[in-house]
Amino acid sequence: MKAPIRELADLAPLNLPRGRVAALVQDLRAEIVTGTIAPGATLVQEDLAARFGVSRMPVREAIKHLQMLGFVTVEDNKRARVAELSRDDFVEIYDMREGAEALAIRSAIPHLTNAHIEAAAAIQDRIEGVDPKGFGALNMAFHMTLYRPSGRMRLLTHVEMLFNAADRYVSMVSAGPELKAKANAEHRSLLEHCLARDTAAAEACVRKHISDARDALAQFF
Amino acid sequence: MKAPIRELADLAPLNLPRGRVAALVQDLRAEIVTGTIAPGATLVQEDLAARFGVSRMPVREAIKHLQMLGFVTVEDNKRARVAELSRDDFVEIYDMREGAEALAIRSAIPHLTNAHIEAAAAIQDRIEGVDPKGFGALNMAFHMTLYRPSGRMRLLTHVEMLFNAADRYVSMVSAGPELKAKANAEHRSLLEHCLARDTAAAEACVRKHISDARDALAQFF
DNA sequence: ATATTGAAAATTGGATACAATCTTAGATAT
DNA sequence: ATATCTAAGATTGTATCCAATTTTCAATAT
Repeated sequence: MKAPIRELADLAPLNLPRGRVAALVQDLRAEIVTGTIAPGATLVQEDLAARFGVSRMPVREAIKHLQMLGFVTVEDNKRARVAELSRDDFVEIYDMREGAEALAIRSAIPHLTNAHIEAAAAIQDRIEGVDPKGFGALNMAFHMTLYRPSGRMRLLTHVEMLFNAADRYVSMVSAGPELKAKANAEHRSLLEHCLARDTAAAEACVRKHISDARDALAQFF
Repeated sequence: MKAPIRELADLAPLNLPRGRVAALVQDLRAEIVTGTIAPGATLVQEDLAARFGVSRMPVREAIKHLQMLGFVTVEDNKRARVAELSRDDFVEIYDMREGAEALAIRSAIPHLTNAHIEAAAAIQDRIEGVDPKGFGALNMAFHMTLYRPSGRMRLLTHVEMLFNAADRYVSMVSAGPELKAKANAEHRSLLEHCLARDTAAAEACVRKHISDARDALAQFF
């Protein structure tokens, strides 16, 4: 009696993965990151509800969620606005990333197995492949694969939030081939330090990886 | 025509400061921090709504907010639970505080005026006064007064969140007089470093202040 | 022309009602 | 006695409706 008699019924309201709020957050996040919804644009609950075919209630919760993630700003009784971008904000995100990810790799290395490192290496292989599409997601997956074994949920959630915040900026510039090559080399050497379980070297590598990226990209804003 | 004809009407629904959600978050946060609502306890939306005299809708948003702040854990369609406490969680919070607050003081010092430092010193005077009540809030105010001039909103919000998370643990132990004296001395020397605009010394001071507190308190959990 | 005011429209905040899901207690079988 | 199943109850998720606030825009005054 494991499978109920619902087959056709499942087709219509599909891919609403247990809670439409999560789906809304993902969709809106993507539109904000790609600039489909411009910085400063207002988000009207009823419009979004109509567009996504739900009521205002899930939209409200999704907007609240996006607010906590820093994607939109909300004042009481006023319409939510997509958060503005600025050079200072970009630098702030990367400065925070440096500290948080240094702590993440430091906490993770004692728990890293070779399987973890190989998984990260496999992701790096894909990053160096031809497909430049979805670089942001792959890059985040590479880093998170190495951080996740730390088991520190607060820290991991925070790092993930910073990655998402950074995406808004990173996706705006098409990184030149020399920058990409540098980043790839740094990923490879980070993998080496992890294999050697050299905590200090790995942490320094992560710090430099991030602060160099900050300095290289900051000029674009 | 500035004042409508509502006088008695204003007395009943008073002190709901523009949005009852904020008030709910504060009240629930306080009850969780003080342990009035124990770790692991379930939060039933309708019960809370009845208790605070509102509908479930503001309660839902408050719970969602508390979730983001790490005070409660929520699974879809299940009742929210007050987050459990653990030694690992405590250490995690303090490790994150060390990195975040080091960055905060470093970013703030170039913008610090003597007025800022004097305001912090005034708060420290109160901390060293007789009244041990409200230490958590005063301590946070002292630190935030020094960090706020950095103007980095993301970072300040994050630091404040970590302070609130730490409160659940700190408020459980009654710090001995020697620990208090040590913390006060560290606050005073931090003020000195700020007056001298010695960024490196101030950052090192903050780091030690936090990591020492971590090591001193961790044993209690 | 520009600024100010006021009222209508738009929009958000909150309450109530219903649907979907989870939880619990009791019945049944082993 | 213990475990399993089932159905009723409890609880959360979503929709719809009303109230409170903000926004807009035209009318008026300067």
